[in-house]
Amino acid sequence: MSSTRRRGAEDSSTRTLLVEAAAALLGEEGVSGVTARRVARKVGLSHQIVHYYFKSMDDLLIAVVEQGTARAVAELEAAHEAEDPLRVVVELNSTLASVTLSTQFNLYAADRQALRAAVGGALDRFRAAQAEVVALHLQRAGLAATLPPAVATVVLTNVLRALALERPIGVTQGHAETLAWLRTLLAAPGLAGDGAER
Amino acid sequence: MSSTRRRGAEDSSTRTLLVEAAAALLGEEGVSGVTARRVARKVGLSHQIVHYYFKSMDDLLIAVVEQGTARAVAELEAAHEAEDPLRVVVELNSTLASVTLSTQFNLYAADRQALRAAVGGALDRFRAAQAEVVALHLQRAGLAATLPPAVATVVLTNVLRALALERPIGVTQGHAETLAWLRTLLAAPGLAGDGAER
DNA sequence: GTCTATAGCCCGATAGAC
DNA sequence: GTCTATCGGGCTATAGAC
Repeated sequence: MSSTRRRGAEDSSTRTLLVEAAAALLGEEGVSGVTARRVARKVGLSHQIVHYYFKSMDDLLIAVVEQGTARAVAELEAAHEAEDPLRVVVELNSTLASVTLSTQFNLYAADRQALRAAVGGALDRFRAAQAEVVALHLQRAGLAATLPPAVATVVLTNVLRALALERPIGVTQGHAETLAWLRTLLAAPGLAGDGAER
Repeated sequence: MSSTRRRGAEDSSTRTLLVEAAAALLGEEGVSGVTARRVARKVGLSHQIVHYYFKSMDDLLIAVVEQGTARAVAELEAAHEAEDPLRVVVELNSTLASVTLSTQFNLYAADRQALRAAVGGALDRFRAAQAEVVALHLQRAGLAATLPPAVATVVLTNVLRALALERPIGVTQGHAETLAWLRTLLAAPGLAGDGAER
């Protein structure tokens, strides 16, 4: 609240475009690729526009976290009405772009006070929303008593995420067997890891 | 082979110091924190020394990968004679520094042709060495027929890695239950996730 | 083996014009 | 709301002296 500098509104459409461009860059180039100049170039404006909407680059990154988490949580809530709710969880943790993005944030936030709370809170909300969907699936499959939903969520999501990250660098050792094992464990015959099976 | 520039020997002690300094920086600051200037400052030399030993910064990173992988594989081979071989696998995948390091490499290498082969190959060797230790443990526990070693390796290492990364940003949802479940699955009563239990 | 000097680039952030 | 101008800085990499 100390700076007198002007700042753009949160509901500006340009602001939303900047956040989307930043998310894309983050997936393509990593955190160090998200520069004011590159983000602005992606939306066809000059680089100072980023500082008009965001006090710092970290603030821009926080906006990316919030926007992405909100979208993912909304998808998970919609999944409650779907025929195969687990499918949304599997996709969210097998799509390279989203897995890369959240992993970048996890690593980057670990020693950045400004981001840690935002990223940690977002991951908590994301996990809780996923756990609800997993619990719903396990109940329908009659496995709720055998496998605690919290465990199933942590194991399923993190194993899928790891496979999604390894695949692009050419590592697939044990992937097929692990996916088969997950299908049995979770009684989810349709579970696919977004690569080997497609 | 086209450049005529002088380059230092691979067995130079300064070179080894530079690689160690780079590894430390990588864990502390991420890939973008590994600059020639910072690495050189850590060992008390001027920044141009880095370019004397490494043709490019990517070459320095590759050296970090090779040096770290060689050390980890040696530890795993030594574990074959240990009383509790699985313990080494658990530690390698629960220590924040090493998990952070390898995850940084995985992300960074995905769209860097120069690094992809080096990182992918290193991860393949690392996984194979871990799988041997896990197989040994499962045989001793009489579980070799129930749980394929390749599956146990992928699941155990990647779940532990995920927990190690989440903990520093304050996320522990489901961790204790998941560790308990892993202990049962693998018949490894001593398995601890390096945080919650210590 | 390590240094100084230097070229040429990208960066975040601010002030102030339009 | 977006621009131009500008500040002060960090970066990789090379050439050549010592």
